[in-house]
Order: sequence, then C-alpha cells, then structure tokens
Amino acid sequence: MEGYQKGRRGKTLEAPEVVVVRLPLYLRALSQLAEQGTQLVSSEELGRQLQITPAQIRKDLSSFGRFGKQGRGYDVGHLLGELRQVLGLTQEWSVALVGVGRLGRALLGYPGFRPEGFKIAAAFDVDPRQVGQVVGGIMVQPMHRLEEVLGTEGIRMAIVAVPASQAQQVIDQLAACNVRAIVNYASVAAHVPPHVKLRTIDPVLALQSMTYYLREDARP
Amino acid sequence: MEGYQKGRRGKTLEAPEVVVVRLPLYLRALSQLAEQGTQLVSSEELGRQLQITPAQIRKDLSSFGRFGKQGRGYDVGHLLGELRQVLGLTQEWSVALVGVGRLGRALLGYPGFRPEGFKIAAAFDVDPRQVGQVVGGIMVQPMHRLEEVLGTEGIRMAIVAVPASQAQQVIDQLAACNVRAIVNYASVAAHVPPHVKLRTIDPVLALQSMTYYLREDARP
DNA sequence: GTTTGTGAAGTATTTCACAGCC
DNA sequence: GGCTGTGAAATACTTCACAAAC
Repeated sequence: MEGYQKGRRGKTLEAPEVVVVRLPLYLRALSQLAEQGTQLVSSEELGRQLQITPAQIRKDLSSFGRFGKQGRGYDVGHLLGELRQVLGLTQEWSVALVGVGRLGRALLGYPGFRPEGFKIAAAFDVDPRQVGQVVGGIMVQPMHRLEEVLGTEGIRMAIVAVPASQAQQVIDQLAACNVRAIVNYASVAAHVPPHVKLRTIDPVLALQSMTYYLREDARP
Repeated sequence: MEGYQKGRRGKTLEAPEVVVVRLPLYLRALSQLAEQGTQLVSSEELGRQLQITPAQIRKDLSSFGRFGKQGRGYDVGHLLGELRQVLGLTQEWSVALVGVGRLGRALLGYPGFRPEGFKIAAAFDVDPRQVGQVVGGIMVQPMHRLEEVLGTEGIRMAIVAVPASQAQQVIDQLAACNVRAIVNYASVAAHVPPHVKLRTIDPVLALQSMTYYLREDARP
C-alpha cells in the first residue's frame, strides 16, 4: 500500500483525492453485491462490508450526485453504473507494462485486470534476451519502441516493474510518451510532472510501517 | 497503493497512522543519503527528495524526539538509528508467505526484503503439487502446518498472495496463529481483529482511482 | 547565518444529527 | 418506519512563523 499524491485539486474543482481513492472500494463491494443478486443496499450495510462509516459513504457519494432513495438505500446496479461513469470506467483502458522479470510476468498472468476493464496491451524490457519473447500472449518490445507503440495504441497508463535503480528513468520516458497514470512497483520515491498521477506499491514500506505496532508487545 | 486502517489509536497514546506511514519513507531516503556518504541533511533537502514539506518532516520527527541540531540539520546516521528504533527495525523480522503462485514466487525471489531486515522464513500453499517444492531456498509447507511452523519460528508477520476467494479464510487462520501484521495482495476488503494490522496492495484499485483524472481529457 | 522544534493558525476530513422524502 | 443528503460541529492533519540553539 502506498502513497498517493496530495490533493492538489486543479482548476476544474475536483473531488478530494481521499474520496477518489475510496470510490473503487465502493465499486468492488457493489460488484460483489450485484453478483450475488442483491438489488438494494444501504450505506450502513456497505459500510459494514468495507469498514467505513455510513456517513462517510453518503457524503462521498453525495459529492457526485444523488444516487440513493430515502427510506430504501441505493440501487446496486444503478450506483455501479454511476460510479463507473464518475471514475471513467465505461471504456476499456490499455495499459503498458515495463519490466518483464518475475514480477512483470506475474502481472502479465494476473487475471484480475481484464474483468475490471484494464488490458495490458504492450510490454517492454531493456534486456535483449526478453525482447521478442511472447509472454501471456504479448510480445515483449525493446524500450526504443516505447513511444511508437504507446502512440499507435493510444496508451496512457502504465505499470512499472523494473529494478529501483532504473525506475526513475523509465518513469521519465513514460511521462515523455504522454502516459498520465503510473503504478510503480519499484522501491523509490519517484518524481513525476504535475499532470502525471503516480501510485507506488511497495511491500517493504508496508511491512516497515506495521512493525511500529509490533515493537516489544506482550500479547493479550 | 492502498488502504491502511484508520488511526484508532489505542490506549498507549500512539502516533497517528499517517505519521507512522511516512517514517519508512524518511528511512529510505536516509539510507540512500548514507550510502552516498552524506553526513548531514536538512528537513528541506529531505523534503525535496520525498516531495514532503520540511515543516511536515520536522513535526513528524519531533513527535518521537529531538533528533536534529539547530543551524545544522539532522545527522544522517543518527537519525537512521533513531527511526529504526522507533519503527522496531532493530531486529530482523521473520515473515510467512501464504500462496506460492506466480506472485508468491516473485515475492520469494525479491531481493528487497533482506537488506531491510525482513526475511521470508516460511512459505505455505494449499496446492499439494506445490507442497514439498523448494522455492527460493524455502520448502513449501502445507497449510495444516501453519500453526506449528509459525509457533516454532516465532513469526508474527505475513504476506498473503492467494486468490481473492481464499484470502479471508487465510487471513483468519493467520490471525488465529498470532500473526499481528499482514500484507494482503488479494483483491478483497478483508476483515481482521482489532489487534491485527492489515495493508492491502491492489493494483486494480490503484488504476481505478487514477482513471478518474484521465476521463475525457484532451492531451496538451 | 542557518535550521530545528513547536505553539498557533489554517485546511481538510470525518462525524453528527436531523429535515425531508420514500 | 427507514434511510438519504447535507449543513454544522468536531477532529485530524498540515503549514506558518518565529524563538531558541548552534
């Protein structure tokens, strides 16, 4: 789990980033409810599942519209649609992957992207031994084809799974190719231009912040 | 990047969770500075590297002690030591891994844990074909040995890399074996007892929250 | 001259609590 | 009767700004 950038809301009055980060949680819970055939859900029930207060959920949703019905709750299917709209998830998004080592390959094989509307549409690596290989149905491209491929495929999101020492450079290249959103698995505090969104995923940071709570404690 | 639990600070007045989550960032930046031989660093310089305001850094650090020297800044080596102390990183932590699929294997091969004091000391899987295999120097154990192994190894942290459908069950088992901190890679809003810390890492949530900023924008 | 540590001020976020609607 | 939507209140977090330390 890690850092998302602070809520520098641009000119076009945007929702606070904390709120935007919660919307996908609502989406996921609603999908589950829809699957099991539930039609209506209250903010209280949703809150129970997500461990978020009902007031929080109502307030978050109310900043995008009035999606509920008093006395009844929210229509699951309807709210799903509205949230997808808000989040821009009505289209399929093509994503580039840079780095096809063990982690990159795991990501290429991960079945969780497609059903959510994300498709890894291109993969890149510097290692000439990787280039040309077909992994998960995708041919690994050399880095110098980045701009060309991203351009023709219209790709604006990327996942970076390269060693920490290479990450900043790769991120710079992606930003130069008009990529606007990056999930970074490398263990670095990367810098991006202001119009690029970055989320860094780092299990070591997650572990390190949790040990704080485990210091020398007798257990109950 | 994703959710950390809300700052329910327990009885023993703890630092706010937002602060605890930033400490590892400071640690990482300081390690780098130490490596390149830098002796002193100001909150301003540290802030530049991490994109955090100097005031924020000073305030965060001041809640644990007075580690700096006016007019000079912070001694890199000293601050490193203090932060390791605060975070409980003076010992090595053994971590259990549950799930040795593609992602689990990538984690077993990840060289980033050891230098930070985390050691994957045991691995488990339900799949009988995985059990008994040696991956990254560790023999995969069957799930029924969880309690025994965690007990004898004194393991209190775990990484969950199993399919979403299995995650809650696995997390319950871990909690029952006295695990107090879990990094969860499964795409679920898992529940844990209050004395267990959970960080969920989910690239889909990260992507979904970023598409919000990419909706229908013409590019520059 | 520089840079910390920190109250006080300023924002941001969450929760309360209830009018209004179903 | 139940549950949303929302101002107002309460908390939490961040930044300011400056006295004190070097």
